[in-house]
Amino acid sequence: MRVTIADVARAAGVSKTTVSRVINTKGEVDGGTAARVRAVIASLGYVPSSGAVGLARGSSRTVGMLVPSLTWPWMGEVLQGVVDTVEAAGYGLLLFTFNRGADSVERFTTQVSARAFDGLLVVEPENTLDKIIALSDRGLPVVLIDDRGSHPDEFPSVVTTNHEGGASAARHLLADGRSRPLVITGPEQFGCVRDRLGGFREILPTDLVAVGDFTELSGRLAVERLLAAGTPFDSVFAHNDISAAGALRALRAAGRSVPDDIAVVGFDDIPMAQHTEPPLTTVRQPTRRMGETAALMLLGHLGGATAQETVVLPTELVVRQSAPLAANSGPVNGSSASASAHRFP
Amino acid sequence: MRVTIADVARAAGVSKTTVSRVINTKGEVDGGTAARVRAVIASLGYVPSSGAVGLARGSSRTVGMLVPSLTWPWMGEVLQGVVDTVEAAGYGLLLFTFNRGADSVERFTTQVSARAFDGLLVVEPENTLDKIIALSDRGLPVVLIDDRGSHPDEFPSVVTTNHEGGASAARHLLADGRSRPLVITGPEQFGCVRDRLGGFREILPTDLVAVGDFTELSGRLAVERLLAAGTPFDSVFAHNDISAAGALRALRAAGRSVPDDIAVVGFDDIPMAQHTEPPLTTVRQPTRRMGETAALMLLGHLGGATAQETVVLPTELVVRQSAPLAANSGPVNGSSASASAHRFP
DNA sequence: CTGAAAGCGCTTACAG
DNA sequence: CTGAAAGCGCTTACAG
Repeated sequence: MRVTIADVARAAGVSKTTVSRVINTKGEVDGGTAARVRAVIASLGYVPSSGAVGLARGSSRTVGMLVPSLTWPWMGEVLQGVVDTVEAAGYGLLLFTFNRGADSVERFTTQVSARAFDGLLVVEPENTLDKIIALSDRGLPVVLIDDRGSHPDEFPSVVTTNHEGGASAARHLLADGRSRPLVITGPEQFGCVRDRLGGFREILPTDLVAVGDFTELSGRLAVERLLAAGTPFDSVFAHNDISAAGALRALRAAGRSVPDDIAVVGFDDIPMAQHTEPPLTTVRQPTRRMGETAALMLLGHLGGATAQETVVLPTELVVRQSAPLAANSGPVNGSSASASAHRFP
Repeated sequence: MRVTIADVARAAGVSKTTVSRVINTKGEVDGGTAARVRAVIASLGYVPSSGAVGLARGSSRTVGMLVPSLTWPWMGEVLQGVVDTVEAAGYGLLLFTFNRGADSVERFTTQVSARAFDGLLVVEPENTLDKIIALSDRGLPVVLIDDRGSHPDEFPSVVTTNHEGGASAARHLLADGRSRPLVITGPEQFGCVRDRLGGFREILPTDLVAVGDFTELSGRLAVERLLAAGTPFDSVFAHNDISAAGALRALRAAGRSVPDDIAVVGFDDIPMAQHTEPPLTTVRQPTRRMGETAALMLLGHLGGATAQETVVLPTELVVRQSAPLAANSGPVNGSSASASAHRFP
């Protein structure tokens, strides 16, 4: 039924070895012979069986990707960056999630042992860093897309400039004359949260810090509490766009004008940030490039390149109406200031 | 290095055949022998090589999924539904996109021929239905997640109740006393667009129809033009949430109040719909269930079940502030009216 | 430049 | 209940 290398060899009047050699362009093959073999391959529509090639070669030309959730607003961009890069290199992408607890872990580890893929890209699922480290120790090439700033040193990772991102938000607010900012953070144990807060406070010290959890509700509550307490503030820096949206809603409900009374800056630049009222000024994470970069690092490693260090990709302040440029101003839409950072080659 | 079935056989003092039999629990094996083999497997940490199993069995226990883009707002939910279902069945998911034109097509077709996966789930990339049909004709099991209402009859598909969804939007507006609706459609050639429009007009006839393209801009322009022309209207039904967001923005910019002057209803219920100003009433597509259902259909087919017919999943009207319930009202948040439809078992 | 043969790690008739 | 052997479709020393 299906066309095999033996069929090609027979039709071309050569051995399977020779066919294999022309396919993989390795070893010397007579020009005429090669042309004949290629013609037969084309006419028969032969395509090597990936399973057989994998078995014989001991590698699958496939990379795995493990993510905690596929429905997070920035995950699509990361995935797109990964898929594009991996496909362009002729690899396949096997996708796994970790959303069913122990059961998922079990099944996933099995897949690893089954050698279903050659290397792994991971957006760290909660509390699984130790498992990932174990896999890495057993020889599986791993690259982490380090969205929460875990900074592991067991394997290479891709992060963004969380510290500088926080600082850029502070500089922007400062330039606009704001001096009493409220910071709505994510969970305290995350490295990215500490970095964003640290960077911000270096430029614009404040003790108005509400620990949130990246949800809309936590952003809303933080603002409501501060308003209820009567504490004065003139701006908000939220550690993600979702909680910034919550802050916007609470401010609007309380009749405060954004940005006239209170300026608001978020973090991430998810698609929603363009559609809040008013549109959100935010620190953009280069999510697609993070995916691309991580994939390139992993592919490089699989290709034998020496293990890459951690790569830091720059955030970028995207200015919209919720915190426009100061007085003298310029066009408000689309202007941006790049944060300095080490660039991936 | 790696543990093989031969190592297990040797350690257990049996043949590879017997080990294979206990792994796959097929054929009669003595209880004691089986127990011994299982003990050895556990102690050695043996996991069968997926590549070898695939080669020997002629199937890969993997399904492919082809999508036009991973960054569309509802794609994450579809993917999550697919991945959860596929993983639970012990299958792997190989992900492909079609965003680089002819090059992608080529590479993808090759993967198919390489037998990298046993069946295919597809969210139809533009102008590729004929290619997919060709693959299906060659014997590849295919299930379509038919987001644009193409209704192919070459293979089973999962759709939502576009006609009834449009009708439910109309009934809601009608009950609120609206009689001059503007409909902002998607591209006319899409079946889902014709269905949504048809269902809507059966309940609430109107000739105010602006052909859009599912972008925010097209929604904004449609409203701006109508306002500029001075044509009176009291409501908007947009064929997706993004263009509804554009309509909201144009109305706000023109100083029209939503919902007091103009009520707005969208379609999809993407995450953003909760965060527009005001939050958007919309016809919810059961995207995650569409993914789950398509995956179940494909897995069933691979498992030898007879080919399933097309399955239609119900939309659901989600009522928020942009078009609240009429006068006597009830709680505005989260109430919903299920559209009748054929349910997948 | 080319080919015969072994091997990758499994499964599956076939025979006992 | 169990095993020897062939076979899945490739690649890769090895020999010429």
